[in-house]
Amino acid sequence: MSEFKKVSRTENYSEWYNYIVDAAELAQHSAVKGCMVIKPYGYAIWEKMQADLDQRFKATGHSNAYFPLFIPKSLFEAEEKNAEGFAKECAVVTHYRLKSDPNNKGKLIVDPEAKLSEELIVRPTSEAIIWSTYRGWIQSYRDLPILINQWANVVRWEMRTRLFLRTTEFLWQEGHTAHATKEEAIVETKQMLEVYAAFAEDIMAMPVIKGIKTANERFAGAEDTFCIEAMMQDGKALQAGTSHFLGQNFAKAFDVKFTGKDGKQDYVWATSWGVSTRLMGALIMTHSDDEGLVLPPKLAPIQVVIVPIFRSEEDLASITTKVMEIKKQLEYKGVSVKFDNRDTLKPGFKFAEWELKGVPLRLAIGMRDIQNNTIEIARRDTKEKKSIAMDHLVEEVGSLLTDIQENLYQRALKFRTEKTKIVDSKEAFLKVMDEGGFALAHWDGSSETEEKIKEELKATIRCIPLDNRQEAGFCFFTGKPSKERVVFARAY
RNA sequence: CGGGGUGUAGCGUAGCCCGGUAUCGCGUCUGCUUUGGGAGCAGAAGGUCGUAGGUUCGAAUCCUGCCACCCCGACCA
Repeated sequence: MSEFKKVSRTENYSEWYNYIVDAAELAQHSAVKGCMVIKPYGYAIWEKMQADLDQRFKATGHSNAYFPLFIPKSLFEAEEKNAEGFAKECAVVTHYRLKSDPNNKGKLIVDPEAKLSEELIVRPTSEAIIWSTYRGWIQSYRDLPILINQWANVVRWEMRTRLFLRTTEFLWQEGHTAHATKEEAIVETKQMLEVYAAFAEDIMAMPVIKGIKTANERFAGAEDTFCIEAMMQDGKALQAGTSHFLGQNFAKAFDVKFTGKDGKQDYVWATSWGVSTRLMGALIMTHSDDEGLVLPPKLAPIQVVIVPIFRSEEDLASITTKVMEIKKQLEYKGVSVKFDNRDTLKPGFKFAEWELKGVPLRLAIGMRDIQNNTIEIARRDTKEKKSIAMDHLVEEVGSLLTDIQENLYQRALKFRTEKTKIVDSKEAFLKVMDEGGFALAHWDGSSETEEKIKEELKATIRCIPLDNRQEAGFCFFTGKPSKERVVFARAY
């Protein structure tokens, strides 16, 4: 943050991204490979996301619970597809004790005598441990549905990591529900997708496409995977949340049956759904600019920062009196306010710093304002600055915060709309991919074609949009008939 | 896991080819002057040169192993 180096989004997008994460003090690399330290300011944003999502989960009837970090290998392997899908990225605990190295003073070695009889898998996702537990909870249709969410950390040993977007350990929530009927489980799956979409759009100000994944992109162990897909400012896609209809796969794997009203036994129907700290990456890449982070008011830990402009201590004292009054009024209205009264930094420095941190509104107040009963108000999203009468401040702040929230959404939507192209040829397709953006193209529906497109054109089907318009056409790649267009993009 | 690159004070760096105990900027600390868009002057502190070995009278510099990180692929939320 000491450096005034500026990195341009257009010149080098990933360098810019790293710069924002670092400069806005959101997170940093840790002493552990692939794992990040989420710094207080970054964590405050995550906490606001959590708080809003948590309330939405509860409003739809879910309760929070907590299941273990470790999963015995025998449970983990029970659902074959799920196990296979995650096997190559699992951290495994094999021992439970260390001891002093007899050959190397002050060093420790794994005690070979403390080998576990059964290895423990550090959860990459919790279906296995949860469904092994649900077996004991469910006997009758009266025990259903089970609607549980857990806030947790998971570990996926990825080859290449990036702060927030893909780290070895990450924070998330995972909902795991059990239902008596297929229909009810599907309704749940779709409902949670709607919850995610509403959160993304209303709170993150990030437009998303709701859709369904193709078989290739489906969650390991799911019958269907629904997702929300967002477009980042480089035109690449980011999967922002998923909701899975798991069918009876886990119920069968863990033998979870219930007796229905009719006295007959059947396997339970399942869903799972999750969003992660990856949303932090999505938030950054959707709104921020070359000046730094840009936060939607609904997620900003500090919504309004007040910078005093003073020459003497007496000036600061009288400004402070006024500021305290303003702060109280704004806080009464539910606005979070920070008074930056550090006396060792010049106003210009503070302006730049708070812009870097994405604070939506900045107020500047000096002796001139005190005399004129005015105050300067500057918005982060458009950089507009104006002097207003002090008497109108509270309502002005309220309406500007609302306006910024809306403007960020509209700006992102406009960007996505402009970068989404209807494509009917390989050439046009490649052009869109190279420029960055979504291509709406016909696809013949086969996994083989999808695979070939991925290899040759480096793009994947992000989703088949829900309520997609049916339109006869021909696959842009194979020429075979197709009944609808799907969303293609290069993805994170 | 493949290709490329980097590691020197809190951060960013020079020095490395051609071995002689480390340069500069930012930040930090003290003092004074400043404060409506990233302050100025003066002084000060701060470094096992990623790590472990090796060569040498002497290693940031040469050699070997290891580790970490970044970028590009493959894999993935």
